[in-house]
Amino acid sequence: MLSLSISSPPPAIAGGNGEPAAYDFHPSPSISLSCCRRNGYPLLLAVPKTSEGTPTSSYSFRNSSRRSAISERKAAIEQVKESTNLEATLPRVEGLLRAEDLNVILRYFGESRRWIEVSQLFDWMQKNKVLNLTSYSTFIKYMRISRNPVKALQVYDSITDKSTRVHLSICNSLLGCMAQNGRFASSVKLFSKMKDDGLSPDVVTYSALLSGCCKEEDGYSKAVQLVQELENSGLQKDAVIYGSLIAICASNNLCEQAEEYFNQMKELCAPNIFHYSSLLNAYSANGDYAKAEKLVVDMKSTGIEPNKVVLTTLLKVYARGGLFEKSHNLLTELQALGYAEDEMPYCLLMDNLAKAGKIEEAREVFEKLKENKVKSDGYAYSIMISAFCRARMLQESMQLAKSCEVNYEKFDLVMQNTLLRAYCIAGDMDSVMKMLKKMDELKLSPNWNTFHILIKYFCREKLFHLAYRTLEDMHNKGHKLNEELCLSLISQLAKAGFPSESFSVYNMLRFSNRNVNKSIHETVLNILVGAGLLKDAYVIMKDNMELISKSSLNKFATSFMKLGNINLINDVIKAFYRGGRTIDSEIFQMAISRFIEKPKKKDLLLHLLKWMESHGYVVDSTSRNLLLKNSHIFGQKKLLAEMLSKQHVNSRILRGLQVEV
DNA sequence: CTAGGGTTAG
Repeated sequence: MLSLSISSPPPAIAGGNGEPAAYDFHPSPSISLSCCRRNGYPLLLAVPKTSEGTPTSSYSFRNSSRRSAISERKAAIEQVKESTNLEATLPRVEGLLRAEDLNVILRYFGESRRWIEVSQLFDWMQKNKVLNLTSYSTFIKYMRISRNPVKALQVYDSITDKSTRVHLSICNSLLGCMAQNGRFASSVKLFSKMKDDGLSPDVVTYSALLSGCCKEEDGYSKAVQLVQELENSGLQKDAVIYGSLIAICASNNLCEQAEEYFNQMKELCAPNIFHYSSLLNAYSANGDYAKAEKLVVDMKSTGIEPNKVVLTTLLKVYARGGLFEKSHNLLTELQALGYAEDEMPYCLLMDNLAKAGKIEEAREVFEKLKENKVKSDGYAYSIMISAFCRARMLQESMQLAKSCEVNYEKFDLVMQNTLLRAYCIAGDMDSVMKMLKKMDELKLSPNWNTFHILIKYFCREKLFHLAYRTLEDMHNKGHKLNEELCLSLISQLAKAGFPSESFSVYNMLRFSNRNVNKSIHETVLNILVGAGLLKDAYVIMKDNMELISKSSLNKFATSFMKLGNINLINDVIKAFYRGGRTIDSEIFQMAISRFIEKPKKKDLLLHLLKWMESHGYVVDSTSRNLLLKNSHIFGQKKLLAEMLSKQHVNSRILRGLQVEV
């Protein structure tokens, strides 16, 4: 329904007879708005209001040239860009702006890092179905930069149109988003799904994947594999691939390989600023400032002026190399150039000062950062909190952590971990629990570091069961367990009277870590024997006999003969034999008397005696007498007597042989 | 339609 206002010419909708039909109306949602686009007024700048004063979607109609339609759209774009209230502004452009116009705005918000607006605008585009392929890839790209892979995935999953979902550039952007946000495994999964869906990966696909290798453990070998695959599929390394490779080498401290790729690439094309800055970063690993300075000179000679990243990386080289005077000077230079407006260079200097033990100097840089009102995402805080923790300045770290919590609402996982550690080290249980609750609310899933911090803390607070449960959680979430931590938990759980949990930690550790320290088996064996968990002890002993000392084995065997499951006694003895261990006659003696106490187990006893006979073991005289005295329980006195006498002969033969040798 | 990939911080 149209509700007319202002003037009232006949509602001859635009295009009718070329008459200017200037009136406003409130479109009902069912009316297609595409017919309302042509319009010469700089709409939206002054939105006419209805008599009620509500600023709703209002359009003026007018026949006009194409050129004015374009300028109208341009004006609308500008207005949305400048809007401080997208929710109110967007409905006014409904039907006027096309997907490509909205993409322009999306990029504008993205490039100015206004993530809230990016999301608001995109949500609106989705809701109103004014979007195209580019909208998706652009949005996903900004989710990559703003480190929001979850949102990117949500959006991707919401795509119903198959030709959009299975599209190389969409998939490539999602791949890059996952890879660069620490979800390398997911990106590899997506990669193989793409191939299954019939897409042919191109260089962009590979460089997106490579970008994830930088922060990945063992990233270099993964990168080499990917490049191999790229070349096998007939593609060639381009400048971007080389750039990624050099960056990966740099972050894996492979300075020489970085140089090699750099030189290799020079044959192909002239290095650009990305290649230079990545190679420079490779030099930062060793703080090789001489090479770094030479590289910057080379770069300048090819006509490339160092940018913010290059100079910041050079600062990193100096700071890593412990050249703090040069670092300070460069920071001043960066400030003068307007390159120190974010916290990065301060962070580099602070962190390295603190790690070099110059905590007070680090604190001064931090103060300077605050004085200069440098915008911080919290990294600077994180660095200082960690630095104070490291220096055991617990008061300072706590104070900073608290003020950090007040000043920053949005934390990422590293920040959470930093605060958590500060609270844990200071022993502030209240804050620890609050932090955990907050992490839960923010749906931040703990990483390896989080678990590690908590387990150590719970141990220290003697909350062993909590420590155990946390470790279990960590294991179930697929994190590799740290041996040292497990070992300490194993012994602490045992001391606190939780041997089963101790054993369970041992099993989790073995599951997650193939090459555990060899002495751990004996440690756990002794714990289990001490606690009387002999069946579990038997499993350990059987699997690791060659790694366990004679005295521990004997302690185990003695306990088992006395208290272990009677049905397993023969198995234990045989396991000793198979493991090449000597079996003392006391062990046999204990086994035999154990069986005699349980006449129902006479078959096991007979089995043992036969086994001893065939393996050259003698029944000692005490056992012999005991057996003869209780021979009635066997019902077959004769059989027993025969067996014992035969054995006696055998053993004499055996002894005779030994003497001859 | 121009799209999707690489550099610096904890």
